[in-house]
Amino acid sequence: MKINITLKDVAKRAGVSVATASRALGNYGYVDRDTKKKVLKAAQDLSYHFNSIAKGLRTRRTYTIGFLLPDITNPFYTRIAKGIQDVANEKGYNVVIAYDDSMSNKTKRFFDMFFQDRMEGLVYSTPYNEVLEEMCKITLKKSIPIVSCYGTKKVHYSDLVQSDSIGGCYKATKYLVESGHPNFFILKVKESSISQRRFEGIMKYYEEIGRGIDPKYVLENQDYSDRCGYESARKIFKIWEKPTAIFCFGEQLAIGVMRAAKDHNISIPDDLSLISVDDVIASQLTPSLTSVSLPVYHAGEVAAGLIIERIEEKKRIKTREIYLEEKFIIRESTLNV
Amino acid sequence: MKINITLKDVAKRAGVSVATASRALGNYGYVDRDTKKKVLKAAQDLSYHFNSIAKGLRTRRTYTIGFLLPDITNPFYTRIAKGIQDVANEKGYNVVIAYDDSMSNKTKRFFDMFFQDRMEGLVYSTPYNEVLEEMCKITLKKSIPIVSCYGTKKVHYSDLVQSDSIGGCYKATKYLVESGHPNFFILKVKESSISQRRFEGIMKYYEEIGRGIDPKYVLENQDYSDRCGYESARKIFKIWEKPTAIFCFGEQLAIGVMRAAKDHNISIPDDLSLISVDDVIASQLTPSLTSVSLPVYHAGEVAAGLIIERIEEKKRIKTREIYLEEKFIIRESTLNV
DNA sequence: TTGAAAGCGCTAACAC
DNA sequence: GTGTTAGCGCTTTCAA
Repeated sequence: MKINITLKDVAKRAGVSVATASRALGNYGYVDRDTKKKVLKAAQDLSYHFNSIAKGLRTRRTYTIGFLLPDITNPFYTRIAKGIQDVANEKGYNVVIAYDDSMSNKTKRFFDMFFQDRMEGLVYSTPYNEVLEEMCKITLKKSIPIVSCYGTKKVHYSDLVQSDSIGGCYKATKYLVESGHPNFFILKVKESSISQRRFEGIMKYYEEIGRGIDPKYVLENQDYSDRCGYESARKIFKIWEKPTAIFCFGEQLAIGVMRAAKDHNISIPDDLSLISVDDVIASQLTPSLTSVSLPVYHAGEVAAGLIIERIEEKKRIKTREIYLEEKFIIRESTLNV
Repeated sequence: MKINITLKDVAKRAGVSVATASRALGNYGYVDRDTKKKVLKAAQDLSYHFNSIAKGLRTRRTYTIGFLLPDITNPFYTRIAKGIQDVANEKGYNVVIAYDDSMSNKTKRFFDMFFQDRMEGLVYSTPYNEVLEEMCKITLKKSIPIVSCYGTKKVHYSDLVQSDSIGGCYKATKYLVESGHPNFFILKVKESSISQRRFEGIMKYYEEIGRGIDPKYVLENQDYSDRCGYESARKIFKIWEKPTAIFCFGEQLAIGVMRAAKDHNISIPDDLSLISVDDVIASQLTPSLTSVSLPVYHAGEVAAGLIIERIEEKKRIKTREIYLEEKFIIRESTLNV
C-alpha cells in the first residue's frame, strides 16, 4: 500500500487534472456532476486523506483555535473546553488544548506552538500572569483575536465571557434568609476579585430587605482550598455553638467545612445548612451540596462563538463582555427551619 | 507591523540567503558563528516565528501525537492526558486531545483530523467501538503507531499500557480480611472484563488463605453508575442487618453506597467499611474513601514514551503490554474491628 | 561556508 | 467545465 496518497494520485486514477480533482473534493468552482462522482470514487478507492498541511500553506488558513487553561485535570476547566470543542467542531474548527501549570514555563511553550502552527484564535481561562499578558500583546499585533473565558480580565482589547457572580449569590442569599437563616457565616477569599463580587451579591439582597451584614459573620480565607475551609469551620464551631448555616465561596472550601462538621459531630443539614459556589462535584457528595452553579459549558460555547465570529468577520467588532446567568440549585445540604 | 514574517524577511535583514538563514535557525549544517549570530538577531528583531506548516510540508514531520479519550470532563482521563503531554512536550512533541462521546460520530471526525493533519502517533483511552477498530486498521496500514492506555485491548498490533487490577484488589482484600472483615460484599459489574480481573484479585487472596468466595456476597451491577451502587446497597441493607464491609469496583458505585448508607442511618466507617477502586475524587469525599488507586498519570507518561519511541525508531519493535502497579491507599472509610 | 534552485501537496488565476 | 501553471514558506541537494 502506498503510504502517501496525494491529490495527483487521485486525479490520475480519475483521469482528470489535479485542479479538477481539487475542485471536486473541495466543493467549489465548476465541476461536472459525473466528473465529481468519478473523483470522489477514486479518492474513496485510494482512501485518500487530503493534506491539510499543504492546504494550510497555500490558503493561509488552519481552522484551528487554541485553548489555554490552568489545569487540565480540573473538571471546571475541561467543561469549558468541551463547550468550546463542541461548537468549534460544528463550525469546522479544531481546538488545541494546552495547560499552563504556572510554575513551569508552559505558557511560553504554548505560544511558540500557537504561533508556529498558525492558530487563528485564542481562548484562555488562566489567571493573570506576565508571560500571558506579553504573549497576548504579540497575538493582538498579529491581528489574532482573543477571548477570555473565566480568565483574567486584565488583557485589553479581547472579549470576555464569565458569569454574573452577583446575581448567583443574590439568589442563594434570598433562599437562605427566606428558609429561616437570617444570619449565616460567609467564607470569603482574600484578594480575590471574584470573591468580592460574590460578596456584593449577598450585600445586594441584604440591602433590599433593609439590613447590613454583621462583620462577625465574615471570615477571610487565604485561598480556596479545603484546608482553609476546614480551619475556618473549626473557628466557627469553637466560638459559636450553634451556627445554622455557612455559605462558602468555593467548593473546596465547602468540602473542608464538611470534614470539620463531621469531626465535631455536626450533621449537615440537620444541624447546619451548607451552600457552596462552583458545582464541580457538589452533586456527588453526601449530602449533595446546594450550590450556585456556574454555567461553564455554556460559557465555552459562547466563547467559541465569539472567537469564530471574529476570525471570520473582516470588519472591526468592538470588544464585548458577556456575563451569563448563574443557576442556584437546591440539593440536600440545606434545610428549612 | 508586517503580519507574516517569513524566513526570506529574516534572511534579507541579516544579509544572507534563505538557505543560510534556515541552517542558522534550524541548528544544522555548516554555518559560520558570526553569520549565525546575525541571523538570530534578525529573527529576534522581527519577532519571527517559523511556519511549521511549511516546514511540515517539506519535512513530512509534524511532531504531533493525537490522544483520544471518551470524556474530557472526567479527571480519570485528563490525568492520563496530563501524563502524555508532560513527556511529549519535553521531547518536543505536541499533543492534540479529542474526545469521543460515543453517541455522536466524533471518532470519525477525530480520525479525519488525525490523518489530514498528519499526526505521527495515536494514543487512545476509549473502550471498544467499531469505528475505532476500523480507523485503527487504516492507521496501522499507514505505519502510524498506536498505544492503548486504559483503552480497549481489542485492536491488535498496538502497544498497551494499563495497570495490574489483580494485584491492586489483592492488596485491598488482604487488608480487609486482616483488619477483621472476613466476609464483605462485592459490587461487580456485568460484562466488564476489568471487573472480572478485579474479582480475580480477590479470589487470589482467598485461595492463598484456603478459602472460597460465597456467591451470596457478590452483587452484579448493570454498570458503574452511582445509581447501581445505591440500589445494590439497599438490597444488602434490606437482607443483611449488619454487613461489616462493602468493596466497590468503581468509585461511582461507592458514592451510591454512601448515599444509601446515609438514608439507612448507617455510619461509615463506624458501622460499615467501604473500599473503592479508581481514586478520582475519593480523597475529597467525607469520609474520604480507602481505595485502590490507578496510576493514571504515570500510565500517560509511559504511553507517551512508547509512542515516541516507535515514531523515532525505524526498526520494528514487537508489541508490548505494560501493567503498572496499583497502589492501595488507606483513608477514613475503613475501620479495624 | 554559502547560495541557487527544486520541490513538498495543495489552491487559485487564467487560459482554453 | 477543465487544464496549465505559479507559488504558499520551508528544507535540502548540488555547485560554487
